[in-house]
Amino acid sequence: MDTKKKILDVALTLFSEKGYGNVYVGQIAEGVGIKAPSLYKHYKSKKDIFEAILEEMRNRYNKEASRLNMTGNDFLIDSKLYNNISEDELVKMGIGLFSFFLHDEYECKFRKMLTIEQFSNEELAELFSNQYFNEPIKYQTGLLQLLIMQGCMKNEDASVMALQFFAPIYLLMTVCDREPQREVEALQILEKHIRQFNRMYKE
Amino acid sequence: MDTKKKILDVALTLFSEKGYGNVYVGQIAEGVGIKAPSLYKHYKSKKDIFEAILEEMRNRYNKEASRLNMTGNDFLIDSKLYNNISEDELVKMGIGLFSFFLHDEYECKFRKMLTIEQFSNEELAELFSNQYFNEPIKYQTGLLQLLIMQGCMKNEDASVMALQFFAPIYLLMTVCDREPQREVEALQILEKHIRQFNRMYKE
DNA sequence: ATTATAAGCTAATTCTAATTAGCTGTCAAG
DNA sequence: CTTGACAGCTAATTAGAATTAGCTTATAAT
Repeated sequence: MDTKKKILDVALTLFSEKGYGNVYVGQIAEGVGIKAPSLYKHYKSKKDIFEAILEEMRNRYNKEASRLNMTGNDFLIDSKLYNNISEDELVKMGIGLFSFFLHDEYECKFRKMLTIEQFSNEELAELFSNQYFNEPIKYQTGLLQLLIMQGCMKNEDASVMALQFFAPIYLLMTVCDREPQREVEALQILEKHIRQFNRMYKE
Repeated sequence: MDTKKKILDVALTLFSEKGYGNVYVGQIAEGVGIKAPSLYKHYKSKKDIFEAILEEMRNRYNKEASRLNMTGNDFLIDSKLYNNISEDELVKMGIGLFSFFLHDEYECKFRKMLTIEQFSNEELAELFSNQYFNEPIKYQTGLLQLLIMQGCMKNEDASVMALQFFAPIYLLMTVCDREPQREVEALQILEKHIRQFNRMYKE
């Protein structure tokens, strides 16, 4: 209903499929159900629409970041809870992470758009790295450190473990992003990965 | 020199930086050192230039694939050589793979262009997956299987090991693709990853 | 009721980039 | 020599997409 919002939504969808340069304002308008010139009642240019999407990304990212930070602290505070995380719980966590990234509508479009535009914009490059490298690694490093301290896992470098846990999830996700029909295969591999990871690192 | 070739070269460079839709024929011409209309003496349209690049990619990929297949067979034939691969050799191999992917000029542009265009073209999507998932995993699975059979490594699922070995390399590479200044950091992490991988899996 | 504003439309207009026309100089084959 | 085709150029032309102008309608505040 809120046209202004819907424009961003449609534009993000299109940008995430074809990239900014291959999307025409007419297509955005069509998706919204209005004519191209009407867009200009809401945004002063195509670039302006793109900027508004970026702004929304920044906001969501900041919210997300602070939420995750809190969760991170919660982990540390409620550490007793994680005294002995079971393999099945680990599998669930990995698959949860994977499925969220892969299916959350906004997350997914956001990622594809970043994928396409990352080389033409330093800010986007940084946003991408934060969201799909720095933050997940930081978060999981903390979690694994905890498990190590509690004697559940071998005393190896937690940041490397985090990388070895996360990178396969990420790689499988990129495969599914471009070939969605491979999701079943990816999930099977993913489960084997996590069980093997656990087998190798558990104490 | 061969203008026709140079056009492809410049075009690939530009496409890999901005994507097809954001590159103008005038820019390609400028890079080549001629005026835009002269391009049409060599290719009948911008799309045609893109197609020629794809064709070149296909050719190189096929050559590469058959080369690797041979190498793969060589590995199996000369398996005695790998009786006890040292950790340092493994590190060298991983860093070699990483550095080749990251610095080989053609490989790098090729990958960035695929990255940008993957969602708008199924063929490119498949090419990408082959080159950065299917093939490396297949190749390394074979290698690890060998090491397992020879008793150098623990008897775990070789394809999962390959994933756990390769995915971090791939992830670090994507980080460097968008933030080249992080290469030193990436190499340090990479080395730690491989040494830890070896420590965990060696028999 | 009146009016101001918001949000849509059609029909220009402008801008930009791709492509075509048509000319020119070079150079190798005859 | 001279001829033809190749590869470049400048100057149009075309194509198509972004944006603006200006009109219309609905609605909400005065």
